[in-house]
Amino acid sequence: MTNNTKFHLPDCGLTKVQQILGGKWKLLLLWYLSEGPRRFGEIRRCFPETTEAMLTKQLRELEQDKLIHREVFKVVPPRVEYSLTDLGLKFFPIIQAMNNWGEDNLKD
Amino acid sequence: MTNNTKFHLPDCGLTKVQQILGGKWKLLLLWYLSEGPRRFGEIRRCFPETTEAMLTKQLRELEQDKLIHREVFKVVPPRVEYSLTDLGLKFFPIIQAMNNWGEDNLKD
DNA sequence: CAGGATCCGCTACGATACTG
DNA sequence: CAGTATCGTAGCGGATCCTG
Repeated sequence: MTNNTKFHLPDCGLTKVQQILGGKWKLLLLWYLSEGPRRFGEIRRCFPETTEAMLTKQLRELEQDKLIHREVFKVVPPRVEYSLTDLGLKFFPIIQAMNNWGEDNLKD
Repeated sequence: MTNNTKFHLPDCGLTKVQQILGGKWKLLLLWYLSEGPRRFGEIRRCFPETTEAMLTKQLRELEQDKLIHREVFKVVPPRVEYSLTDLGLKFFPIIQAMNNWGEDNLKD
């Protein structure tokens, strides 16, 4: 038999990860934020290939899933900083591994 | 400055990984095949949540990207076995890490 | 048994304009 | 500066039927 069905269980760890990190910019955002807290404007300038609306949406979802922290400073002009949470930090090695694997093996 | 723009480069390792493994069932398929070669029918029975057409498509894409090997036996009835390539095997630890991270941290 | 061929809905993604 | 609001679109995922 060896009918180990853990692989496709709707609530298996891998499936949850896909749901949470499936967004087109999420892995890249986490990677970027691993360097330290960044303001929204900085993020925006670093990702010119997409729009503010898209970035806002994905950042908010990452915040909801507790991977990043959003801190609002009550000043004018407004200032908002995004940073990794402990949970986000714990995922960082995986991102690095994925990138390294890609760099090493997907040269074509 | 620290304007390290490696993060969003269209051809950075992480982006390539997303393109190749973005499909809904690809990570789960790689994980399943890490146990050893499997026939199409076995795969199908283990993934009842999706359709044959979908599985075929994703398996063929994984084959094109050299992550899995597809072996056809010239017999009747037809017999096709899928297995991980060396490249696919090299990615397996990352899948395990992702699943472990999900199991440990996404309990809610 | 292991697929190929169609058709089709949904939603992720994106462009643009406006605001506190 | 850091967003919202609205609308349009492509393509992924899925259902269904057909074949060597």
